[in-house]
Amino acid sequence: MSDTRTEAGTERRAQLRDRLIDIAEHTIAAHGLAGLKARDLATAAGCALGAIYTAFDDLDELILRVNARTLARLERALDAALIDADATQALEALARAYLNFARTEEPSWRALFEHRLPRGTPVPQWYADARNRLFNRLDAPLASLLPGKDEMIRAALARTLFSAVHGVVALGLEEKIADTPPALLAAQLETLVRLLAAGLMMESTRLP
Amino acid sequence: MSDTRTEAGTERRAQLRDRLIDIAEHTIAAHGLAGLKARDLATAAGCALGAIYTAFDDLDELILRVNARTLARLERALDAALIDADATQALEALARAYLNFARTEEPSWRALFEHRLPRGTPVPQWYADARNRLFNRLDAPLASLLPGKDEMIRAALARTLFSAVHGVVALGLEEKIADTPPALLAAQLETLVRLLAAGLMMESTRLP
DNA sequence: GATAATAATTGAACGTCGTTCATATTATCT
DNA sequence: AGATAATATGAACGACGTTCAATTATTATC
Repeated sequence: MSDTRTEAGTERRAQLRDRLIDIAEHTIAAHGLAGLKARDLATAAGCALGAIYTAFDDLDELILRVNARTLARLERALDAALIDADATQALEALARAYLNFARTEEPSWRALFEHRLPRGTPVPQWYADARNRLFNRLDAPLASLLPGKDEMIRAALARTLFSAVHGVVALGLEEKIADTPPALLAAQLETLVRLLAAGLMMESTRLP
Repeated sequence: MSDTRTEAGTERRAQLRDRLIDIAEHTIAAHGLAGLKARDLATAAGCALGAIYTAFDDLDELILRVNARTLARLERALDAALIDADATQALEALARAYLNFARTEEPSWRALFEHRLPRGTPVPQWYADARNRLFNRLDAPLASLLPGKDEMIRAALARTLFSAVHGVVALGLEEKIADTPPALLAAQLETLVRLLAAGLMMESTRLP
């Protein structure tokens, strides 16, 4: 059969791909994006330096793959937070879960935002989709808070609220040196969500 | 005089420092943090490669210096927005000014957050101070909105609101490809501030 | 003004990085 | 078995930040 060889080849290549992603995932989780080196990666995977580039175009592609896994874990963490939380506290639960994820997986979480593709290379669609899926987690809580709102407006609102929470977490974790002790950061986040929820309630009662 | 030589030496060194900061500032403004290269810098400044390291410990120190200038410009932009804005709209004016600054000076603004010191090196105090001064710009508007509040609480609130606005701007400008058209981003920001202001009003009337 | 002592400047060289590609190796087909 | 094609390899390349022996300029001493 003329494609057995091809099949075997692609299978082995797929195995190598997975192995490299696994190792890169652990490296980034332990030492951050800057800790990922092609040579170390090859050594850890037991393959040649050049072999990396038979599995991926470049390290950027590999990093995107790792980031996609991080996004998936983050999604699961947010979903778990939504399960045991009644509708009124869902937004707070999500914000807490986001902060907790960023804290417990800080290097991986940072990699989501630190990594930049070279000028001009567009973000792959599958990655953009994975990113946008995050915002959807806010849609259900928002729908119960604002029953009448248009779907588009709600989606934009979800993005806005997510971004706001992200901003507080990102700047709060920025510099650990004598800056924003853990409890204060959690309190800041709680304040933010409380204010936003109050604002939403006010608007929804005013303009039904 | 035994210190004339020293004085002349330090003066020339200071001149070189300023020249290098100027050039780095323009380079970052035009091509971003990644566009700053030691060799290009030396060529543009008309000095030897090694001369850079007689003026600065390393490029990180130079970048911090450039970022300090960016922070100063940002401060001035926020102050200008506060001048022609009555108290009730001050928060919105600040948010708009922040978005506008990020838009018109995007590479410089990005450099503020992209740049990271190597593991273990603490942020210099003078830089941390410059950063924290930013949050103070929110204090006056907040004081007029919440006359009774404790100063510490107000400062924390300023930080929180600033971070939230930053989050919306940062994620909104992240990927220009088919993502958040300019007008929508401005609208998102306006929504955020409106919701937060409404939440603040509600709290202040409830708990005086 | 000549000469020794000292400070400042230089750019070749070092180590590290991501990436490539001629070569060696292995697998497949006749 | 030998010819042929796919695959794997790691030395080599170019770019990077940084260093430091060697050179040049400056100051001090006579």
